[in-house]
Amino acid sequence: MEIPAKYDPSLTEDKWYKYWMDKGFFHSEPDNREPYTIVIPPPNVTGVLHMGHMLNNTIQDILVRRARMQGKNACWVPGTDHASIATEAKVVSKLKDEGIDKNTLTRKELLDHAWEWKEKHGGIILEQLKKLGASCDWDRTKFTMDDDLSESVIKVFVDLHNKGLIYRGVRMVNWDPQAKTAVSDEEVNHKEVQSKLYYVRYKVEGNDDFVTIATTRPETILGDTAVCVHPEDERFKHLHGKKVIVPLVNRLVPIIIDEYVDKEFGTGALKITPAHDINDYALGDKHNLETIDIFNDDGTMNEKAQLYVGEDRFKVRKLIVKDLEEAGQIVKIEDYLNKVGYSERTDAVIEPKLSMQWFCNMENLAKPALEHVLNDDVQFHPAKFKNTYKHWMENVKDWCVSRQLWWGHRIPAYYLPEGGYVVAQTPEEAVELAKQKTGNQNLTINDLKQEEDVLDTWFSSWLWPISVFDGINNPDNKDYNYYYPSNDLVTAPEILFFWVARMIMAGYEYKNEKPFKNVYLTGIVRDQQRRKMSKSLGNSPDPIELMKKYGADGVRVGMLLCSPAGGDLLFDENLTEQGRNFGNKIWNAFRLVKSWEIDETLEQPESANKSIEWFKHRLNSEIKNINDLYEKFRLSDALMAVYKLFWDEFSSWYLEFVKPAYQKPIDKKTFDQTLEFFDILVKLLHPIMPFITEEIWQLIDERKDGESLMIEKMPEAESYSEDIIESFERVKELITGVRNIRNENGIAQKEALAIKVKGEYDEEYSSCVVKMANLSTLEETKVKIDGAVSFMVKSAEFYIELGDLVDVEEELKKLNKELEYNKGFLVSIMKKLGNERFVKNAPEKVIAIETQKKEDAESKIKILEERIAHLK
RNA sequence: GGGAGAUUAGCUCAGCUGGUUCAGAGCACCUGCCUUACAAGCAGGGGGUCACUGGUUCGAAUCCAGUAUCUCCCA
Repeated sequence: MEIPAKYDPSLTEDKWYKYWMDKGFFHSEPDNREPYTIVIPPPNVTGVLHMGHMLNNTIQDILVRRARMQGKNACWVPGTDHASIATEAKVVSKLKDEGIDKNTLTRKELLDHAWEWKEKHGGIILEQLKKLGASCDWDRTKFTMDDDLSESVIKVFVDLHNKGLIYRGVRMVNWDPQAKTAVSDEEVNHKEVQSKLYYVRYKVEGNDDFVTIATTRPETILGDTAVCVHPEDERFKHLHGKKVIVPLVNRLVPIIIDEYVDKEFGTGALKITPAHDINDYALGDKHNLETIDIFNDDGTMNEKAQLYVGEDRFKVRKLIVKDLEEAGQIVKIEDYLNKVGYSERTDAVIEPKLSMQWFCNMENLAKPALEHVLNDDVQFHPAKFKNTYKHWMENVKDWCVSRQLWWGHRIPAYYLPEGGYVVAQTPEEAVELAKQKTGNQNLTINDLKQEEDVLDTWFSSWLWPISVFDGINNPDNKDYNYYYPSNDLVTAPEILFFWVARMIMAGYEYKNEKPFKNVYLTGIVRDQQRRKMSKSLGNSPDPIELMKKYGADGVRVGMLLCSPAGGDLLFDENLTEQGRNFGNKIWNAFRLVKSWEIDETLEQPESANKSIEWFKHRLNSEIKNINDLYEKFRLSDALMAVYKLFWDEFSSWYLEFVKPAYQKPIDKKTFDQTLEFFDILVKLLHPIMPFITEEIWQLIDERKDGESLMIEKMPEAESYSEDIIESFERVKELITGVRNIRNENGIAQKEALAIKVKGEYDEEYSSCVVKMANLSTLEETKVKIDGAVSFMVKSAEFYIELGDLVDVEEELKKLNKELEYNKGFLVSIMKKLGNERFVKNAPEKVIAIETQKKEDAESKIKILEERIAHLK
């Protein structure tokens, strides 16, 4: 069979993915085995696959595939979330392109468009994940607005309301006047802009004094309801208890005193506009100030402003400055650099706006969620995030769960004709409740008006680990009992609070059980300039293209290579290249083995026998190491361990040791054993590189239909001897020593060398050395050899007679260098051992080690000195 | 403003509860090789005052304090 020299992923990846799907290997049903569950962090229906998803899902797939091979019943539940804000923005903007204004649509019409959009685009990411090799149980794919999941969300809202944890309250939101919607904090981009700081004077009531304030937003003066000064500020002490007159509108407002004011900033006097600034709102609340909202939803002035009604806020800024100047109220105008929030969606300047919102009380929900993280029932990897989590949970703020949008779960609150509201699972129940509450038995559903707003998307995602198994609606079902709690959650640290913390809260509230055991926090994928990869920056490679170019396996390795848990991940295409190269290495190693011809009559050479023995031990020690690394979630290190095991130990050493001479056959024993090693190695590699390993595994032996590497058993570590591994390291050192001499003296590998050894030398692996270093002889000698180059391994001296080729000067230089090093080493040890306090205080073991080191160094020095003297 | 974390080779990072001359890995780099598995490769090699300053200790990359710089989170 002719195998190409370069591995071509395009020939294998789709083939094996289809095979796995057809055989139903990804699907899980509850049984007697130990379950292993992961729920996917549901990607946005608006999105396309980006590098963050690639990283995140590569890691999940590695964990799931490994668990499956360990014999667990592995279930990875995929799905998407409806992403209220992003999706509605997408749909509205698409409609706008088609000339349709959202405001002319009914709620139902908009939702129809949104569903249509979701059906068309919502599954893109999941489809793309298949290219990556994701072994999700696609039969279990969920969407946060599926009927059962929606029902769960509403049920939970009603339940929390009945427990008194849901309430209405005023809150300042980030208002986007262009989209006429509130956006979340995360969707506000703060940009530094060059603006102006206006110094405006307010007349003090009852005398001719003035107070000068500084503001970047003079148009909000119309909504001012106080001026605030610091209690310790000497400049204003005489004004305590006085009132000032707001310019142009001539409103009389108090001077309030609060330590919030920064004495150094501006003039030290701060105008207070509670309706239009979050800090002012807090002060207004504290000092019982009037709140005057002067803006319409589209950012124009309303009647409360009294002036400039109907004009846009930015136009008003210019107008009011002019009018203030004319009125002689402007003291000065300075250039000023400040940060202004812009809407990520429309790039409009965000207007802080007060509105009535729905809140969820967090205090009691947060308690168990904190406790079970602190006591490691839920473990974070890396653990450093515990600190941040603790700090956040101890200062948790109530959760604003409403959004001024239509796309999402509509809040099940129904307003009554005479004011007040009821909260109920269905309109029918709402009517019943309304009748009870009002005593009016004639009420019908038409008399009730359901809340227009929908719930925050997180209010459905916090139930995700429960709701994908229908645990809210049907808490005693088989799946929920079996799969919950899940094992590992893989997500980004940015949403530790928004999502992870809340899932933990929901878990303890509704099941009195954690939602997952481990939380693996990935890094953020950044480009070489440390910028976060994003579509808007255009600095993210297209993952699909990457996979085409380097293969899914190559990309998976590339992602993992640079991803220590929790650290940033500086992505570079050459990492995926490295991944592809690794695939090629595996491929060629296999090609080599497959090319061997077997001669059953051939005796197994001693060198092969010894190499096999060594590699068995080496392999088992590495399996143990890899297991440890996985257990500690050190995935990057686990990859590197298996990478080096395959490339260095197996390919560069083992295969070279057992490789038959050119066009010579190999003995059966060695061949079989080598294939067995290969079998173990591809199993170890499979979770990381599923495609190439399946391809090779299917070629190692005849496989029956329905067999697959992905459902094979992961090899377990057998016992091994550190001593054997260690003495083989000496063998490698010896071989490297010979190679160095070849390099230094330009002697080709083909030319066999005669070597003599003086001193302590173990002959156990001589056959390996002879083969690998291409030696004609390897003999002992009692005396030093003239006219030879030499090197040392531990305290043994090796001589290679090169006759005229030996450069005595060079040889002396080399020996002197080594001598110098050993002398320095000895000095440092003598210093330690000569220190009375060291000898007195250090543990015996440490002293024994040092003494041994001293003896070794001394004997080495002696040998070197003799050799130098001999050469001279 | 409050909090968390980081600073080790050109780059990205390991280095757990102080103890081998403890300074390590991968990539990049340099040298020599198209040696019939692999140039997407092979064999070698160079490279760091462990941010800085003190302290604790027989002994510090590791523990403590301060300084500087950076990152993130909350407001």
